[in-house]
Amino acid sequence: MNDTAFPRSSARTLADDGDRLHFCSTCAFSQACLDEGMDKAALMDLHVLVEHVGPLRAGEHVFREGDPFEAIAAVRAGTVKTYVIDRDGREHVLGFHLPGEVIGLNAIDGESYPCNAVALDTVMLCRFSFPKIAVLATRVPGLQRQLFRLLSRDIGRAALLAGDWAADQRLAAFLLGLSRRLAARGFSPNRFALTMARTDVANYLRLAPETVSRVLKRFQTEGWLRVDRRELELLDRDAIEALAAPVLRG
Amino acid sequence: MNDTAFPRSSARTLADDGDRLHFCSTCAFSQACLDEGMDKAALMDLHVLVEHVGPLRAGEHVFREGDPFEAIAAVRAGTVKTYVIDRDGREHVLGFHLPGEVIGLNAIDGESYPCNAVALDTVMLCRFSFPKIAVLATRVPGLQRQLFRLLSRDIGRAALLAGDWAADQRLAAFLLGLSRRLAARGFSPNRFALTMARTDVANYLRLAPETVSRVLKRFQTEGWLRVDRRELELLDRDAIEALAAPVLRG
DNA sequence: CGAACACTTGACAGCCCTCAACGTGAGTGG
DNA sequence: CCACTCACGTTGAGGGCTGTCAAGTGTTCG
Repeated sequence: MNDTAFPRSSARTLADDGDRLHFCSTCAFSQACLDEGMDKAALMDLHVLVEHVGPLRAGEHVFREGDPFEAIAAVRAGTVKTYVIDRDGREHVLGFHLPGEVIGLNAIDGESYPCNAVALDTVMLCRFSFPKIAVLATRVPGLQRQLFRLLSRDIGRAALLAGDWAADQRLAAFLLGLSRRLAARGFSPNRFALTMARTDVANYLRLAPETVSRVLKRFQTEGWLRVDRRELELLDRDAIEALAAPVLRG
Repeated sequence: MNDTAFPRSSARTLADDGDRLHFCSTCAFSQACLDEGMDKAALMDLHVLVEHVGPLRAGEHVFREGDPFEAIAAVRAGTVKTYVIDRDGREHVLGFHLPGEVIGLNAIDGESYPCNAVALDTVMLCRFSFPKIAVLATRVPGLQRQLFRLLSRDIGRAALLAGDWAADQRLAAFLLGLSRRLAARGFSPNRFALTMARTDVANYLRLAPETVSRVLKRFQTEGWLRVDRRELELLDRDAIEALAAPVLRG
């Protein structure tokens, strides 16, 4: 069995929504391409390349490790978790991908995806055949530049949390990073819901779930935030920023 | 003061060595581009783009954090260490770059280099203006593809050591990775010299230097390797591979 | 020859993981 | 509507790995 939505995208692809000239405004590609000064014709070329995938429900996979690599995708709605399972059965979370962010970039070097990607809630995607978008990038320098930047950014992002930081520093950096990325997409920066389980956060920050619980509790008793189940409110941003500063290279 | 070789490359650039058609055979670009089937004209275009930089002596910087980003570079000889210093003065090593590998890719997304790059021994570089190589990549699909792959590979590499592994697993993976990369460049896989200090290894693996010493000693008493100062010989590859397997996703 | 540096070795402490038990809320079926 | 189940999350106790501190050894270089 292979219950991934991606390789069989045609079965899951939605019909075009009819608004051919209105690109998803938060998309990592069109947004930045407009900034780059891409003309309308180039944007149109990009648009005809898109396949809208979804909605995927929580727990459904976008792709799995070993699936043949054919496409990258921008998250349009929801949260995607990328992860691997090591031979001891432990899960390592590589990242959480919010609307506007791109998944699959680490698969370009190779024949198949090196990790799994799963929807944490209801997810909508814009799928781009990589061979096709690469060809388009040779004709549209702004698109090529944008792809280079996205790839380069992911290198830095992967290196960020690789350092050896204390548990509270890592959690503070995680929460602050989430807040900033949500804010950049127009969501509230101080009040948001965690779409992932404590275990996911722990496997991302290489902590035990118990440690995540304890640190969150400590933050709450310090008055820095309020957390109820997966609802979260940042009360003292400065305190959290002070903790996270060395991690985020602030 | 800014004693980096890179921004002022003209002062340090060597004259062309006269062998215009013989590209450095281990270069990450020409090697792979030939595999891609780049024609001679395209290779020539790439060749005229190259500036040979060096030799740099141990301790000299290729670029420093904050220097304006203009170029990436392939290591032709020697070892380059990339690192950052956090606000507490602790050094975090991002990577060691051997001949044939490329530095500066994490700077593409941004105006300036996000890290320092220093020569650990005598280093020779091939410098490529990034704007120019990007333009060339629009005309030479094989070059664009190669750039995408290099970037994508670095994402995976950064994620590799980000997991939470025991000290001996991380050190085993480090030694094995080094061995494989050296072997791919034609060096002996079982007998080589560490070009970096114990402290550098420690800062790369986020361990204390003392821990690196102790683990190396344990490996030696187990009969897995022999280490004398910076000379290293792997005696029981299987044992080391067994330790490193979960890290390297073997 | 002396000083600086890299590396090693030992003792100790602390952070965080492991193990275990409990609490809580959501979904399910009777 | 309620009891049940189960996954998720929390809380507590104890231990191990590795960092910190300190001192000692060896090497390289001036």
